Amino acid sequence: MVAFEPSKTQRIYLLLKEQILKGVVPAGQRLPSEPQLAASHRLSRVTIRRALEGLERDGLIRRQPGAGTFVLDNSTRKGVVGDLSNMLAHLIAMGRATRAKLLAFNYITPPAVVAEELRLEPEERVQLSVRVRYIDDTPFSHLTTYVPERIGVTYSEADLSSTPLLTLLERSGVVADKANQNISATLAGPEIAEMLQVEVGSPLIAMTRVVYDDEGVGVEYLSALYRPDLHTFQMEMTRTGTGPDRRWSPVSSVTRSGTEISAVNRRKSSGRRRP
Amino acid sequence: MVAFEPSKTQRIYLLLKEQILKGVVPAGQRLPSEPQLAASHRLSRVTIRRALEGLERDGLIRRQPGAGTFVLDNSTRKGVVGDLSNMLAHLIAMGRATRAKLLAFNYITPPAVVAEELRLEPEERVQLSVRVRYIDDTPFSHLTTYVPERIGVTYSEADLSSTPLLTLLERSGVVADKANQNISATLAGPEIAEMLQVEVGSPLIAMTRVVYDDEGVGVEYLSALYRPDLHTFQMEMTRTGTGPDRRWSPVSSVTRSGTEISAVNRRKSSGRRRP
DNA sequence: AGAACCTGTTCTATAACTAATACAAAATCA
DNA sequence: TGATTTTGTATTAGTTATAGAACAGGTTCT
Repeated sequence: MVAFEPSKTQRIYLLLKEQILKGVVPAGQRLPSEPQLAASHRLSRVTIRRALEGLERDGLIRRQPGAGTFVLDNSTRKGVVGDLSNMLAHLIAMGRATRAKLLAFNYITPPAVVAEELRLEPEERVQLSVRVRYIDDTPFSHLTTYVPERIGVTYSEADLSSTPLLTLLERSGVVADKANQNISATLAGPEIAEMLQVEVGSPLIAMTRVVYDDEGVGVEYLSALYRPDLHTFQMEMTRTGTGPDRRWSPVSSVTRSGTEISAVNRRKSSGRRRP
Repeated sequence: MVAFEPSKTQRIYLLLKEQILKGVVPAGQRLPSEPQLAASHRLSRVTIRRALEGLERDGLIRRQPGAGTFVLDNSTRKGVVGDLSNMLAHLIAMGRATRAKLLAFNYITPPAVVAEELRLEPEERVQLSVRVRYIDDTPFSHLTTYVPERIGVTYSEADLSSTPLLTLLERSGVVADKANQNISATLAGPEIAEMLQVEVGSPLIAMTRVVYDDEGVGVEYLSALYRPDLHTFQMEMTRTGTGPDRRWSPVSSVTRSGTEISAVNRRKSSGRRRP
């Protein structure tokens, strides 16, 4: 929750990023020169410079010696999109190479939150597994799962690094029925930052999902962290109901042809336009 | 995307937070003493101290002079939960006082991304509005909306600060039909940090939603930022289909009795347990 | 009661970040 | 061409963050 007073470099970096993404300076346009930025923000040029180096790494700007620094087109440069249902299947379908590395696998007494959400008996133990999932050899998600011991013993450690957990559960006779999913945001701590190959303090999408079987018994508690540059959550919705009860309802997931957001955009913009 | 090398304070703060939330030190337990932490992490005591002050502000620990610092119970302390459909109605229903402050209202030529997503004609202008929404007088979301000019002119500036935008649109005869929603995470820049009353560099939930009418014409582009401590996105899902096609589908939103996650948890944990 | 330990506070020295300036090389424009 | 402006690089001075140590006052345990 609390972040600390950031360095001036980080401050001006985020400010410029804000402005670029907001479209204050359109794509292709030249940014104010470094001395100008330094003067207008009352910072030294080195600080401005460091911020611009960050923006350059992000691919938001291009710097040309003697000419100036220019904002790049930032509309088509996004990561893999997972719809909320079964993003993994999408990834496989589109032929991206994904693999999971199993970092931890053992049986423990769960944290209080987990025990409560899974409605476990007091003292009941769970199987803990920690995995990092890679796409094309760059890590994009960090998964921590808690499964009640009696269910966990039905599959092996090797199974976990090759097969999605939910598949293993259903193969063991568990009937996954309902799930409760929650999406939020957090900052990368040192441990997770290293595993996901991002800087400490980077933003991450935080998701928790609790899965229940058809009798309402908890079968899986998943706590996942995603790199927002490589994965976002997408959902389509339709407006249903009438009058004051009119509201958004999610569209039951359909297998979409493309999963890359650029592909989706391309399809959209080639579509029909208002006359 | 890129964050800069964080201060040592921020680094150890995030590390300790990671460990506490992971449950390495259970609630009620005493943390290692400040000199111990300083020694084991090779940091000075002042740095450890600053990190602990942050954790204390977050309500994760309690520090008692002479005794030690203790981990607090962190299971029931969360913010308002919005399901993905119509969180605002929920807030109103539960009697929370929400209000919106209108910060900007004018007509501009939209950023490239917006024009593309709304499938606008070249040169077509849009109405820009920037609002901050408060719940019980603390800001929790920052909303930037782009509406095609011809639609925007059907309601006034005053309407916007009192009535939800979608209501205004439908009152004007627009039939909102489909929407495409995307959830990610980002860091708070200086401008938005001030408006949402968080530190620069804090994590935020970033949502964009593009709304289309029944003819597929774009009617609203919404870019929203939420404070993760005051708002998260929740959805219920069920497992549908058979065999290899078995996957998650979102449950059509039902009006739930409670919207506070603590209430939801309480209801859950009082429910049936496995015999 | 007394020893041992813990957090709260203050102080000074060192390391890291930032400001200010100067200059080189590339690009732009009159 | 030559004047001007741009980014790239380096140097030095000042400011801020961190290290290290000392002490006060409360807590815990023997």
